[in-house]
Amino acid sequence: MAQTAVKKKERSTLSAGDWEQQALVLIAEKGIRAVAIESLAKRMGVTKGSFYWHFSNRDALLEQSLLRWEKHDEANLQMSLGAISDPRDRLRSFFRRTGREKLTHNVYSSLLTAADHPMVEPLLERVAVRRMRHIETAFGEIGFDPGEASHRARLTYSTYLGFLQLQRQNQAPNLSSGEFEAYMTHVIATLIPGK
Amino acid sequence: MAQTAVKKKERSTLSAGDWEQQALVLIAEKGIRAVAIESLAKRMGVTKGSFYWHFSNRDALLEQSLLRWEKHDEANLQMSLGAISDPRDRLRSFFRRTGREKLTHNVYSSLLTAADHPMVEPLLERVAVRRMRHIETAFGEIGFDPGEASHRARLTYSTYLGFLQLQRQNQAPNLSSGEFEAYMTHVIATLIPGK
DNA sequence: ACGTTTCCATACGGTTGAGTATGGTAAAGA
DNA sequence: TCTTTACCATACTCAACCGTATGGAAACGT
Repeated sequence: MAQTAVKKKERSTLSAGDWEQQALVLIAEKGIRAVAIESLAKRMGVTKGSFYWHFSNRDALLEQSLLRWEKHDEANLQMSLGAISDPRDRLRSFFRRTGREKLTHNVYSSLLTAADHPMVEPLLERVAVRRMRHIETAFGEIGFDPGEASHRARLTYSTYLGFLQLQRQNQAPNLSSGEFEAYMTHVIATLIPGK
Repeated sequence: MAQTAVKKKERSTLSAGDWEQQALVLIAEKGIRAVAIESLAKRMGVTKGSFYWHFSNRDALLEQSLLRWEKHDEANLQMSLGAISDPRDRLRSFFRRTGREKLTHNVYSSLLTAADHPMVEPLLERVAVRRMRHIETAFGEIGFDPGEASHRARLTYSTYLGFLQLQRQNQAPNLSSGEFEAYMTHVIATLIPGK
């Protein structure tokens, strides 16, 4: 799932979902403001005429695309973290998740650079709250009292956000390098005490 | 300093520096792509004609503005952190600096959302490296060995970047609240062990 | 006093990208 | 077979910007 649109190249007709999916690919690659409908249409092998049959305007496309992404991200969070019982492992998994689920992840990274956008802002807020709550719960299960768990969750999520930022500036260790593993070990040891 | 241009409203003529300064204000407020020269001119009470006398084009303005900001930021780093002898206090000061120097700080926050811009990218890289080196040095003085200090510096700076991101999403505790102080205490205690 | 800079206004041309108007074609029902 | 309906192409308009061309006015040197 992530190439529902790309692979169906022999489809005679396009669906709104195909547009949304390709829009997300474009967002992941070049950011939200690169979503120009003419270039997007070219990418899909059609022209504007097609687009405006499926959507009323550009904002409508963005709204649906972002909604689609949010749902996918939410389900993803449940699957990859909800299944892990040990809270420490759950947190470790959260950090390492940076490398997998490339598209979903790159979209988020791109969206962070458009936090001023009126549609992106509330979305990022919801996602951040949702994720931090997950982390906070894990810290609570580990044994921290509510206040401490809250602070630690915020710190942990900040670290994650900062890492994404450095990554986009090529200032973070490569995910497949040993340097990355060493750094991860350090981060986890610092943020997840005990054990 | 930050309103050299704004306050000189009775100046009969404008300087290139005035334009650079106002550009930075605009960047801080609405991001770098909001720097449209016609709207900027309107803001300064003149028209495009004036602008193109001082600068050859838009990029020239951005280049000078960002250079001005970088110098200011560098000097700022030296002053506020270089003067503090105790490395622990130096690190604490680095975090608390988030609240002061509003303009310089907001510019940085805005620039983070434009890391894809060909001019912003190398700038952010230089700034990040410079700041992380400061932090790394401090950790070295505290007593960590080189590798450990490097990791810890990256983690610390990531935390800082993440905090900025949350702040822009109104997801961080207000700087003037007690909640902020409590969180800061937690962050410092976690990232700066000992003492 | 007069020409020369310095600084700015006005008017124009060019590009990009959003959105509209309208018509064409293939497939699907009647 | 004939007509809808779904889907898309083509050809516009419109607005926002960048950049240029050119002329005007105050200030300054000499």
